[in-house]
Amino acid sequence: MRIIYVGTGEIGLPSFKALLEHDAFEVVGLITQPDKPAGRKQALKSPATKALAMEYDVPVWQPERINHEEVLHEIAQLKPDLAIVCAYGQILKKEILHLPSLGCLNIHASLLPAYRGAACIQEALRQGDKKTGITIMWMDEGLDTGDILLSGELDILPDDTAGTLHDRLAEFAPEILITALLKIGDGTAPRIPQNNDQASYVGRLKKQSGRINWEKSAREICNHVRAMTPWPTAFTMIRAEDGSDKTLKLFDVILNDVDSTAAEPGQILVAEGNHLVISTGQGSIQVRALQIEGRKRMSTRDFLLGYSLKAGSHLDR
RNA sequence: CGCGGGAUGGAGCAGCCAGGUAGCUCGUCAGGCUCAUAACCUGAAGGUCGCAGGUUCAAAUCCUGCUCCCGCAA
Repeated sequence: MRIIYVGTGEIGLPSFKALLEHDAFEVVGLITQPDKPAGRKQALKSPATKALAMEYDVPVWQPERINHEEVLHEIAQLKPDLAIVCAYGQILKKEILHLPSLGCLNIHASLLPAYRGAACIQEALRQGDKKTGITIMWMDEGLDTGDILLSGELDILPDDTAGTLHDRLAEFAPEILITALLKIGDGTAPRIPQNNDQASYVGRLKKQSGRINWEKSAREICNHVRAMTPWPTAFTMIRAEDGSDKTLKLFDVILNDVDSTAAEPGQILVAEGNHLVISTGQGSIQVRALQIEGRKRMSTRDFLLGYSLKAGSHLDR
């Protein structure tokens, strides 16, 4: 089976590698995003999948727009049976979807029809779900609306963040993908339409999405922090001693039982030793790891040794 | 040349603007107190103040260049 892998994000790496190493499949090309400026110095950074492809001597295409006619011709010449799309970053038009003889499959990191769209992993955490998963889907022109071939569930651990869950989903995906492909091989692959009534869509996260709304409940904020870690990161504003407002990122937050009924949301209840407890709209949270603007991430204990926070003062105002 | 913050014993910070004896909160070690302790008391060790030049009688502090870290923006 001649396969084209279409993908940019690291979540697809284990799956891509599984395809490259599986005898039943021949990966005839990688299509990925062009190298793009990233980081403080805006140095060009190439997609993670590109290095892996080169390692296996698989030809790489990095078109600005995959839907351009010339790109279509080049892909057609590969005579692909199937395209596997995972975290690519561009919408595939109808012409591409029909190019491989068997069609295009998408690897999606949620249990569709829930959480179609970009921030599917984060949304599962933000909702406080106990499980999520990988869905292999026959692509159609809609965004994550295609018929389901196969899905597999993965438990969400209590201390999972978007980062750890992302990595676990990435490692979990190949098993589901390969099973799905073998079903195609022996003609038993189903096409199960999604129930649109149960569908939900989550858009791309922005930096600002990480801002903490202290009016929310302690549990919602804990889930928010888990969902926003390590990117875009959950943050709030804090008034420094010189009067300036600084970004304070929170990385590790747990529920706390300090009574907060008399406090306002965002008010600091305890700030001593390794205890930093903050009141929320309902209940309180304890911060265990954080990062102040201009400094590295540190434990709450270390932070409080150098920054004297007063109980009673407010965050985010 | 995108904007800005930072680098001070093992950790987190102050001191810098108005140059002149290395400070705070911890940690470590020793001793004491205690049935006991992450508690308390006493004492000790540990820093060429990121690097290199310059100004000065004198530089953590002022000037110049460099390296590394971080936030924003993309």
